[in-house]
Amino acid sequence: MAYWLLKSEPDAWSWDQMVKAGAKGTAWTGIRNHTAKLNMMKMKKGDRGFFYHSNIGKEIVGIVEVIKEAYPDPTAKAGEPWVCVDVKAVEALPRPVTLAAIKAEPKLADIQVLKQSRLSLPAITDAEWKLVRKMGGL
DNA sequence: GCCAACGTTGGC
DNA sequence: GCCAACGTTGGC
Repeated sequence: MAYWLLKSEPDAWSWDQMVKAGAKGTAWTGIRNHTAKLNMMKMKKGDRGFFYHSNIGKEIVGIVEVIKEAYPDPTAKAGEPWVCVDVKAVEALPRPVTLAAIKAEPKLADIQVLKQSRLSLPAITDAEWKLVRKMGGL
């Protein structure tokens, strides 16, 4: 199983909306970056991801699960190569993990989230996943 | 194929 | 609101 981080501006799509979407989840559309696209195409059903609020909050607030693997993004123009996946909310973190906390943790110095801060869908390693979960109170 | 200009993202 | 990072576009 692989791990990911999904960024969303809560103004556009928040964790609350993700939870309300329930077991049906939502299509993670709108990715327009090739690195993020490649990550998305690696995502398998059952993979988990952190749900991160960018700009407002700047913290990891929950965990989502991939329920449908990459397929053509319906919001892309015809002929464009973009894809999306479906994800559903799994559980909230008892204590959100802020960007500041990630930066302050020496073991997370190499996390892709920090290395490529503009990437909207970075990968998370097994070790990083376990550590951030623990920092979040799980 | 290189690189400057420009647009966008996201942290501060 | 500003700025750094960085992806994309377009001229050469």
